[in-house]
Amino acid sequence: MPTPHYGQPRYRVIADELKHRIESGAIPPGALLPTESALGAEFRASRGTIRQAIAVLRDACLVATEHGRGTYANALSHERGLDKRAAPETRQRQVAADPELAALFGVEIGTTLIERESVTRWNGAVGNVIRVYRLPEIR
Amino acid sequence: MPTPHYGQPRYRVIADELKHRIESGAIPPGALLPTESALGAEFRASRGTIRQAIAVLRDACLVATEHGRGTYANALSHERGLDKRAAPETRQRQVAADPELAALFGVEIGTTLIERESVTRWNGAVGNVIRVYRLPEIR
DNA sequence: AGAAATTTGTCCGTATGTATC
DNA sequence: AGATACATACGGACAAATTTC
Repeated sequence: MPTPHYGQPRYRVIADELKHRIESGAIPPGALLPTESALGAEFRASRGTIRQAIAVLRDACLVATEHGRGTYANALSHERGLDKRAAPETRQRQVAADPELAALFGVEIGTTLIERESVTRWNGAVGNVIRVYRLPEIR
Repeated sequence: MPTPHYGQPRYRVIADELKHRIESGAIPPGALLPTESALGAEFRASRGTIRQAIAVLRDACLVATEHGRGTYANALSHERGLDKRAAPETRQRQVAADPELAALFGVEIGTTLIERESVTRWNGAVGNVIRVYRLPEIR
């Protein structure tokens, strides 16, 4: 098969499907997603494409991946081995929607949103601070 | 050559080098980076690895890529074909550092920072709002 | 207008490195 | 130590957007 991606590319379709499974609870919060190889077999896609799909979910803060372990769904603060050194560079909290965020999300000003803050570094020094806002998971 | 990435992976080393060129002005703001193939030839890396390096820069808001055109350095608001419909999904402005940002960046509270806001969508609906903060370019 | 060239986007298959179990 | 799983890297192929002729 060549590479037909009329309309949506496959990695995006796969990301969408996985997103549904997570939000519907088919993959409960904190659970491990199937391995990349397993997902590749299920969707008949190469591992690279699966990784691309997972990267989309990661950017949207829907999953968190750990080397050698797997990818967790909705790992809001992966309460796994937190006896180890805690996650240093990323925090999460609830905030009230400012007027601009409220307009974007289409909610009332003051509505509680989830803010996830992370820090990128360049050789130690802080490069960017990234704040991702999203609506609280309903479920 | 196999895949040795002792210490830092190659895509990160390449991203670092490109970052230096941009910040030093060797690649001036708004200029096009060399093509992915050209960079691959220069760094003796595959196109995939180059693309990974560029993705790092894109996440740090150091470059912006356009399909069929190329990757622009520091394209703060790529003043190219802006007669077309401007992309309203990403904005940039100056803000005063709140206490938390000030602490992270190691500056005084109230110092002006650059905030770039972008919006991700899932089938039209707003998914996340992302705000990236960084220090103003010195130069 | 249309065709060709250029450049980024997507996808595959494979191989090897590294972290975890 | 071995098995499992994610990370990095290569090379090739084709799709899609843009520019150039």
